[in-house]
Amino acid sequence: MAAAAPQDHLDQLAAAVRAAGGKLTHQRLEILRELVGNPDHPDAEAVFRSVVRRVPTISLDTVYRTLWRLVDLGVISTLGPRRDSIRFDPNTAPHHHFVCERCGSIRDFHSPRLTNLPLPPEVATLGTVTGAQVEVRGVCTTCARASAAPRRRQPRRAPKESS
Amino acid sequence: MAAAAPQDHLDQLAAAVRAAGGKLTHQRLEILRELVGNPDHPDAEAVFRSVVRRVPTISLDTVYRTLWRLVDLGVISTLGPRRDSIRFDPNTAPHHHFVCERCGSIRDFHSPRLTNLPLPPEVATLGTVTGAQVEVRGVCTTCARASAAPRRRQPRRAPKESS
DNA sequence: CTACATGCAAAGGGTTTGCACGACA
DNA sequence: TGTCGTGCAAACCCTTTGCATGTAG
Repeated sequence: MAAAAPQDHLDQLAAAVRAAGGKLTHQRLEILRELVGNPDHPDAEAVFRSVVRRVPTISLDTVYRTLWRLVDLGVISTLGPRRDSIRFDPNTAPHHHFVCERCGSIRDFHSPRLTNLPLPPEVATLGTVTGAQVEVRGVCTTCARASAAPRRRQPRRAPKESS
Repeated sequence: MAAAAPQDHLDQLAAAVRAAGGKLTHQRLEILRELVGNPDHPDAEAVFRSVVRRVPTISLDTVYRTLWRLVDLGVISTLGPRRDSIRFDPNTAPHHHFVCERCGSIRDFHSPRLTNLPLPPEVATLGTVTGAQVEVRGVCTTCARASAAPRRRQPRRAPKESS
């Protein structure tokens, strides 16, 4: 499984990078650490904002490059459930997503039953299936708790009302 | 159901626009027609490319504005399954998606069983569920048939290899 | 006739790329 | 030490917005 102990997962990612002939730089290590330690699925900028605290000299484009490198290596994958920005998922094992409609956070959850979902015959007419995953929408516990504080991401860009 | 006869669906969308006090312009009608008639889920540019043939004077930003207007009206919804560009879905009824990993096309399919999917208790700890949908990945029949012609969308921008 | 929608073009913002320096192996 | 990675900054592309004109109702 890929979602083992954080440290193991980190080691696994690091090993994959090295196995591919990549170098394990300080920056990459911190980016990997961020991916593993963040249960949400951050986008490039979110990773950057977090990592830059520990590595003040890192630049946004390094984060982009590293993230895509990891995707090419197949050790992480991408998600594109919400508008703007791609999000990265360090979990390559079959799993499903819970998407918060308020804050946009995305959490993984597992379920063998859902993973081996019986698909309707109608699907066979569309093409050959290689996999399936469930996307659950709702309101995360954090947002529910702070129900007083409304939406946080939703707006497409910025309402831009004053001038 | 929302996925009735194309003409009915078109009328339904048109009615929704008018009900919201919007005007049914030539451009909007053609955009709606395109959405209803296209089983795939086109992004703004795809809609534009198709509509501009019938309405040569239409501009891309009108397509964007109209699409978002429709989303705000709640008569269509958005998808963001693949990198770059948001895609629009004129089907607001609960349904699922088949995503082709080769060409990126997306098709709907229905299944009451999947729509009322029993979710694992683990999900309850993440938050309150408002809905769920299944995303099936695979290779569509068109791509499978033309299996000689390889990937068509995947590359993020352009491989950029020579120099 | 009036309010809303359209086109045009420029602004805006996120993402990617070229080049020279710096760091891992 | 050599190769790969990083930073910086400019380039790119998609998307959005302001304004004057055209058009549905």
